[in-house]
Amino acid sequence: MFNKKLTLHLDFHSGLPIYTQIVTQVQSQLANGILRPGDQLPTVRALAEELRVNFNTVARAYRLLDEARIISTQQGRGTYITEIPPPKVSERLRQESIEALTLRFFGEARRLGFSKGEVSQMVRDQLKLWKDTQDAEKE
Amino acid sequence: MFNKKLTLHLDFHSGLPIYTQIVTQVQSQLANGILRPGDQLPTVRALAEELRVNFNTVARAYRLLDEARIISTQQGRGTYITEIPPPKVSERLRQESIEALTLRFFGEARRLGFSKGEVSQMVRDQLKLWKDTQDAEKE
DNA sequence: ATGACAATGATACAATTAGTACAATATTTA
DNA sequence: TAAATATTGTACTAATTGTATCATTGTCAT
Repeated sequence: MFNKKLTLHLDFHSGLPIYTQIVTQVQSQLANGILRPGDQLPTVRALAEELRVNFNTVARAYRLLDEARIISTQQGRGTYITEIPPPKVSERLRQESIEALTLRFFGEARRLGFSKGEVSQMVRDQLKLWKDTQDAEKE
Repeated sequence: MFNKKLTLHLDFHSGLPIYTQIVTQVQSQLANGILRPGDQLPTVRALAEELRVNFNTVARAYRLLDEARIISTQQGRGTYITEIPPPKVSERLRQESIEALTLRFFGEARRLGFSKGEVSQMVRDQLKLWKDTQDAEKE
């Protein structure tokens, strides 16, 4: 579960970019159960040293894997194989998280003694300022 | 009222910093009435040992909660959930505090990827549920 | 040959957590 | 009560980790 060795075999003459090879091999090992959700991958520097490549190359591979939601990279912490909640569960978690967040906000506002009107006004102001970047949400 | 256990559940692979997880969980427990004004939280060292993290990580969480006026940390004494501030304190402070709270809420919501519409809906729902106890509602 | 582009490397930076020493307060003890 | 000691949070710093930006290299089409 922790700090598996992550043995990769690079072919420097294959014509395939190093970062691509890292990406596909991590994907393979995940598909084969060699790597599992929650596993911590080596740091970009550690893996880079072992593979004798620049750590930016590893970072690039990790970035791609991160964008594909296969791993989760966390600055200052490390990188981990993503836990993969089924879409149903995922949506539920999402809903729960916005609910919890809102509940916290209102709870805190009330506890600090703010009135419904004050909070309502504050929220309206902020909603006005909300720039819907790519949200396209209109109501 | 004193020295509640404060059971927190950290996820070291969630992508959220430990200190953030501590902050939000304390906020949740407060919003849900598990923690109440006046409650004493564990010392930074005690909580750190239980969670198996460095006490500075807990201290950072406590500092954030303190800045949000959710808890009051007192060197040499301990940390306590703040008593509801008398609504008389400087109107200035009051205004700043609701603004900060709201900004944090919206910032967090955006960071979690929620759309304006989703947040707006959630807020409306919560406002409906707001029972105006003896709020005085003067504006 | 040369110019364009992709891959890799070098360097500086930012975020998170940990280590160490210290200051403020509380408690114990004489 | 007063001094000593313990407890508790704070400040500063270091170490570890990923990120961003630009430079270098290498390949290939023209």
